[in-house]
This record gives sequence, C-alpha cells and structure tokens, in this order.
Amino acid sequence: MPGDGLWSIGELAERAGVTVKTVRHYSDRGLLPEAGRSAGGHRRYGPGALDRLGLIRSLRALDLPVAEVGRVLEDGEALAEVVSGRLREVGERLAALRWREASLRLVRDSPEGERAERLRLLGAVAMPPGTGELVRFWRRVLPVRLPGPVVASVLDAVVPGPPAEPTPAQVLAFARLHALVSGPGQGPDQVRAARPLPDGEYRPVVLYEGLAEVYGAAWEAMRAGRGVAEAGVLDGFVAVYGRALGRRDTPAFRRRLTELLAAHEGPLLVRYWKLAAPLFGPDEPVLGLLHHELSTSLRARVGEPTV
Amino acid sequence: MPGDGLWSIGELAERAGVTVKTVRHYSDRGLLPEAGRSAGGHRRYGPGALDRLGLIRSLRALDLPVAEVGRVLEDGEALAEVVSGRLREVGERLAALRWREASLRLVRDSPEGERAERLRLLGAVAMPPGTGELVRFWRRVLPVRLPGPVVASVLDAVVPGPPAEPTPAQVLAFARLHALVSGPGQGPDQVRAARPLPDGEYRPVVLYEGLAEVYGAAWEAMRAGRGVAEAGVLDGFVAVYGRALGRRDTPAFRRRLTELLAAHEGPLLVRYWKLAAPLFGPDEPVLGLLHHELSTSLRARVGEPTV
DNA sequence: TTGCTCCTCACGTCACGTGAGGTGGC
DNA sequence: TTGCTCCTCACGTCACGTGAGGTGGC
Repeated sequence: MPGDGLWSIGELAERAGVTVKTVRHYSDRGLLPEAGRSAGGHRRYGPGALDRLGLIRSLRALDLPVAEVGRVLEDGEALAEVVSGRLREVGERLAALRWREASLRLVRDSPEGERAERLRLLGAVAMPPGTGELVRFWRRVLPVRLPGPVVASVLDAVVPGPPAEPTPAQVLAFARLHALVSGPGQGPDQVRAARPLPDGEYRPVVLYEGLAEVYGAAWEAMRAGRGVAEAGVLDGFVAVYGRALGRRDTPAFRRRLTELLAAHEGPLLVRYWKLAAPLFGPDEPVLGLLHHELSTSLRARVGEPTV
Repeated sequence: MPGDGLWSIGELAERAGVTVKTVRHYSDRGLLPEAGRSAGGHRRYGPGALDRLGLIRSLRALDLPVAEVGRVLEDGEALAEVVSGRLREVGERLAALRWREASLRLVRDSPEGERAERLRLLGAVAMPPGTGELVRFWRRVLPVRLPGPVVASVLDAVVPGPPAEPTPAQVLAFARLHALVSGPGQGPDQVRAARPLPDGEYRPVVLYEGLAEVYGAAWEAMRAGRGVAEAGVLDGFVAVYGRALGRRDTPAFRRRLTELLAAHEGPLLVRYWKLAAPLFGPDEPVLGLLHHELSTSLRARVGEPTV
C-alpha cells in the first residue's frame, strides 16, 4: 500500500537498523503501536514509529528490561526513577563480577596442590560475600550484656567490609575468614576463650567503651609516626582494664593484666586478625593489631618502674 | 533403605546446603551419578557424592556453565583452560557493565533538555563501543595511496581506545565522536576537506612518516616542559611539508604553508579532536592538538626572519 | 508467475524454581 | 494410617532468533 505515507515492518526495521523480528516483538508487546493493518494483514507504521523505535532501542541499550521501557514510554517522568533503579542493579552486578574475576584469577594462579582446597573455600562464600557470618561470630564472642549501640560500634570496627575491587589475595583472605568463623573449631569453648576476660569479673560497657577510646588514641599516635604504645596511650590502656575490673594501676596489677591478656589472645582471634588485617583500608585502624601492640608493649614493660 | 550407607537426595541436599531440585538437576544432567535407585525409584547417593556436589557448587559459584562444569569433572586438566575462558568472558562483561554504568549516570545527570538527544546518541553506539567506525572514517580521510603499514600506525595514533573505566563525560564524548563520524555531514566533500593537502600535490608517505616523527618530537618537548613548538621542532614540521611538496624552507614557502594548513583545518577535524582529546590517556599524545599548536606557532612566526 | 516480504505458531536459550498430581517409606 | 519425602512431567524466566509452513504484494 505505497503512497499512504506508512511503512511496512521491513521498511521500518531497516531504517532503524534492527531486525524485523525485533520490531514484531515490540509491536506484539505493545511498545510500538501499529498505525493499522493492510487488507492482507500486514502491519503498517505511522510517521512517529521510527523515533519511538529509536527511543526503545536506546533504553534497551541501557539494558532496561522491556517492561520498564514500556513504563517509560507511557510516562516520561518515570525515566529518572527507572534509571536510578537500574544503576543500583548494575552496581550490584559490577560488584559481583569484580569479585568473580578476582576469584577466577585466584584459582588460575593457585599452585596445583592448593587448588582443590581453595575451590572449596570459594564455594562456601557468596560473591560478593556478605558480612553476616562475621557479624554473627562477633555477636557470639562479645559479652552478652553489652548494650546494642556499643555492640554496633564494635561490629563496625572489627568486621571488614568486602572491598569494592578485590585482589585475588583479598578474596582468599575473605574466604578463609569465612571458613574460620563458620567452620568447626569455634564452638562455645573457643568462643569463650576469645573473650578478653572471663565473664562476670568485669564491667563490659566500661571496658569496651574505654578500649574504643584507647584504640583511637593508639591509631592517632601511629599515624602521627609516634609509637603505637607510647607511654600515655599505654597508661590509658591499663587504666581502662583497671576501671573495668575495679582495680588501681599498680605494678602488681600490670603483671596480673599481662597474664590475663596473654591467656586470652587465643589462636582463634590471632588467626582472625591475621586474615582480616589486609582487608582493612590504609585509613582504617586494625583493632586487633593495635591491641596486640599494646599487649606486647605492656608485657615488655612489666617490671619496669611506673613513670 | 537406611543402613546401606547411602543417602537419599534430601539428605545429600541438606548436607550440601542446596535444594533437592538442584541435586536432581545435576543428577539428570549426568554431573552427579546416583549410586542406584531404591525399589520405589528413589535416588540413592554414595559416599563420594557430597564432595562432588561441593565441587560442582564451587565451580558454579565461579559462574562456569553447567556444561563446562561437566567437562572439568570428567577431566581435571580442563580446569585451567575453562577458567581462562571464563576470565576472558568476565572481562568482557565487566567492560560492558562499566560502560553501561557510566551511560546510566550520564542519563541520570543530564539536564532535562538534553536527555532525549543524549539517549539518541547512546542508542547508536555499542557498549563498549568498537573503534570500527572511527577506523573507517580515517581510512576515508587518509590519502588513498598510503601503504598499509603507514595507515596502520596512523590509525593507532589517531583513534582513541575506549577507556576501560569510562566516566560519563567520556561516554558522551565517544558517542558524539561516533555520531560525528558516521552521521551526515561527512560526505566526500567534507572528508576531502579534512585531508591535510589536496590530492596529487605531494608525496603522502613522506608527509605521514615525517609528521609521525615531528609529532613525536613535539610530544617529547611538551613532556619535558619546553614549548611544543620550540624552534627545532617547528623547523622539522616545515621541513616535512617541504620534502613532501618538493619545496625548500623559505619565507615564501612558510607563508604558503600557513595558508594551506589554515584551509585544511576544517570544522570536521577540529570537532573530532575536541571530542577525542579527553579520550586519550595522560601518557598518550593527542596528535590533533600537537598539529594545531604547530600550525598556530607557525602562523605566529610567519613574517619573522628565519633564525 | 516469480521472488521477496510478511504472517502466525512453536521452540530454543540457561539453570534451575514452582507447582501438579501421584507415590514410596518410616 | 498419617505426614513427609520423593517421583515425573510441564511450565516459567528474558528478549528475542530460528525455523516451519503458509500467504500477501509488487
């Protein structure tokens, strides 16, 4: 029916640079209205169809699902919302793909003998991994009576976030951390041993809030190039334990504290911090390391006269 | 049939942390052999099934298609190859997603009035865009008689590669470049006008090989903090045109050359280089800019006595 | 009349998940 | 006997591409 100013499906498809099948698909789904049909049942398209088809293709190029494209066509206002939603989704897929790429590299570059075990480790974590398991672990480790807000801020400081652009080494560390924390070997006994002091002997809020402050000071000292365990910080460290235990800072208390700290720096937490350390950014304090430095310095000084 | 040391599908699934449907799926596809069936037709699994299922899940976590998982299970040697293939694929998907993310941001942050046009521009390029259109453009612009290797090295220098992690601005520049180069307004006339000199008046190989060297020297001068158009480089620039045209470097030739260069710095290439410049890395020379600087300096000096 | 276009089903893609309708096993 | 598990189809997902078998339009 030439001369009616309308196009056949083939003419429209060619002008838009898509296949006839694609145009038919959009027509059937209602995205691209036909001006009508010829006597023989052939689709005919009006003058607005080419622009509309172009818009559909542009939106599809952004990977909007056809249904969303339909929404946008019906209501131009919806574009911003739909695009934001897509951005969120694309962000998630990017995170997953980045994690997957690092995992594949890890497997590819693993020595023969370690491959099987690493595959097993990787199979046990999501990509990207959530922090749920780590959080649950710390909730078990932390003293039961600690109030919610304190727990939240501790969790925030001790649970590393999955890096946005992980290296294979970080993927491995995360997988191992996950295995450490959710595998066997962290039953009630091990978990209890990971607590800083035996339950019931101290005031947990005083200890945790005090330690947060001391770690902060230690971190500042470290960034400023001074020793992590300079005298003022170390005194603060001892004072916090003193307050929590209701004891004064005496040489005897320092010796006792040294023993306590040594007894509770068990293999579970040592391994935790070893794995977790490289997962913190250069601007984030690694509490486990700071704690270790403080404990070690204290041990070295015990017996020395208090300044 | 308890006591036979075998597991039902449900027992196996629970131990592996997957659904019964998933196990059935792998069994049906031959990845996970059944030890046999019970009298009533229920699947029974032997002791190796749990490990095998774990391996399947690990490989699936790396997003190997089930068919590839099957290959790896049959032939452990195939793992390296399959993983490499996957890495290639993941790399491509990452590139596409990064491009898509930047495109979505671009659309989201576009002023109302520009959105429609930008959508149209984006719809016309692949994500990530290929360089095919740009290459075809330059093949039309370059003199016909230029030998293959020279063409190849020119193309390499003038066609920007799509950045691996594009910003929205770069996505827009690339889309505009694409439109510039493949849209209307670059028919034979415009393309001929984009050539550095009228055909037949000069020796193209001499010109292009010479210019490559001069641009290199200009780039070095620029990186070293000296002027792009310091005397030595500028003399070289003139000399190359002189050799190509069979003329000596005289004040008259310099004036003539200035006119030629001005006549052929047409809007097509000006716009090309304006769009392309931000698509080159900081360590890559932008030939169009260097050329412009050299031409401009020459124009400024014409009339001055040759040193 | 001969090609070419266009029509409408119907199926495949990928790795399962979701039923439906029926049955085995403790 | 009663739940619970397990069985086998069959269909849906997503945006088309690929036929098959038939017909309109120049």
